[in-house]
Amino acid sequence: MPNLYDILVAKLASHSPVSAEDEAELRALPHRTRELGPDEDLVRQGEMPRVSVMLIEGEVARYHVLPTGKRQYLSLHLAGDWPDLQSLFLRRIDHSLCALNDGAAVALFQHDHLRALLARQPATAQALWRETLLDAAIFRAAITNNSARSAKARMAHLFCEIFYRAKRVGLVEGATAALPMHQSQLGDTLGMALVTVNRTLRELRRTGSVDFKDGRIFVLDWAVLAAIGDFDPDYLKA
Amino acid sequence: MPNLYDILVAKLASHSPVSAEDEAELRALPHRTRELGPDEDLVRQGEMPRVSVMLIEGEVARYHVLPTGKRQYLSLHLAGDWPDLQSLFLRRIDHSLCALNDGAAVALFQHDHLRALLARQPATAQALWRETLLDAAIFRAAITNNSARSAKARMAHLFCEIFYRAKRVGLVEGATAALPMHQSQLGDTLGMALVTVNRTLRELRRTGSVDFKDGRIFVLDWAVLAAIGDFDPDYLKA
DNA sequence: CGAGTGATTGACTGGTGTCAAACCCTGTGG
DNA sequence: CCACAGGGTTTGACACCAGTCAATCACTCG
Repeated sequence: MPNLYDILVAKLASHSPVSAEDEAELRALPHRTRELGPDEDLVRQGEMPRVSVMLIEGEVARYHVLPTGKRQYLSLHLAGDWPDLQSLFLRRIDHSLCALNDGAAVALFQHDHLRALLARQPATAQALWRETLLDAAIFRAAITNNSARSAKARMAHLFCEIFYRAKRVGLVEGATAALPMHQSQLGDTLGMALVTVNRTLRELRRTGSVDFKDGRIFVLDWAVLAAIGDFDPDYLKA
Repeated sequence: MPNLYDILVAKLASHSPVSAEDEAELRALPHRTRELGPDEDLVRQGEMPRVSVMLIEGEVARYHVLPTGKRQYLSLHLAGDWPDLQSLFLRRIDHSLCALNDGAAVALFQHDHLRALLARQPATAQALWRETLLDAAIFRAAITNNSARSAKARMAHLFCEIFYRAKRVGLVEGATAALPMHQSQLGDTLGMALVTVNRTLRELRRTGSVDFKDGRIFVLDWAVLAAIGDFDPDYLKA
């Protein structure tokens, strides 16, 4: 397993200045690690966590549960992401957080320790703030994606985003990135029924630009896929 | 026009501790004000603003524009909101910001001044960070709303959210709140076609719980409306 | 080899979108 | 004062995309 502090420093440095002192402080931050099994919940809607987590390995997702029991996935997260950083400043968490089908490993940082660090290192505070702002930009993209695009474009856009983000953090091998989900979970992410996911996927395969199987995205023609999904990665940049 | 510093202090105090010193510093923050005509853009996608704005009066909206020209509204904002606070830390803004049909008034604060203030007053920095986190919670709710609910529930949920937020900041008179939009704009918010908006509105009226006309929401039976929209205001609380 | 899970396909239904027309209200100008 | 124009709302007809129901297929695992 990669060193979590390397991941942490690299992630913050990818969008914010990190001085030697900032880095030293970050590396001195106490943590615990936790391994998650497939689909295991890490935090549940309504809880008031005293830790925030950074993802080390695998993928996790945030989701809402509707009264009918239906799930809506809100966002997907890769190594280096802080999927519940907002719980530092929002008492009650409004969504759940779970590992995807392959499981995941996370580092847990106590809010107390984080708050103390942020008080000492304003630059780090800004870096983490920026982290939450990029998070929000992804939410905005998801609103537009799920509200204004056709099923085909919607799915292509999601594939593009995950692939692009995976590439940025060195998680693309060849032209394939992990997205350890079943088709029904894809449906709960994109706001479409399982059957529609399957048919839309068939359409996308037909274009020869992408495939999705065994929890992995295979990009065969990036330009075509990005065009289908109307994908512009600007929102992922600081 | 209400005093903008009163609005500012009250808004931050509604979710964060604001000391006398914090308040004095906030009130010393230089600003410019600007009046916006109906539908006037304040910021455009791709720009790199050097100011952030707080809304004083009226309503504004953030939106994406798709290559087809179609608009997707991302969020609606009332007095006290900071609809582009993220531009403090994200250079390029990924969406546009416009006034709704009745126009609006905003206070502009230079990023330089804000950054200087945040460096001096960590508590204020946290308050504004929290402001952006609440913003993100609203985005999450919008993803679920537009992806997982029926047209009727979706519209009811939006009405509930706007009404609830308006009430919190003292903008509900009787049982009515301003939402200065046309039906087609409502469609661009909820991800449905104009005709569907009109028919869904008809259905909602039939329930006797709500009406929407002349850019105002009229709540006739809150309990029924909240039930239809599956509305739980927890995500609006810090 | 059967059980179980997920993927795929077909048949059918129904909710939404598109197209189009009528209606309503307001402001304007003859 | 009335006719007209224009924007927004409402309604109808119709098509089609996407959802539901259901069966089959493919693969893995005891």
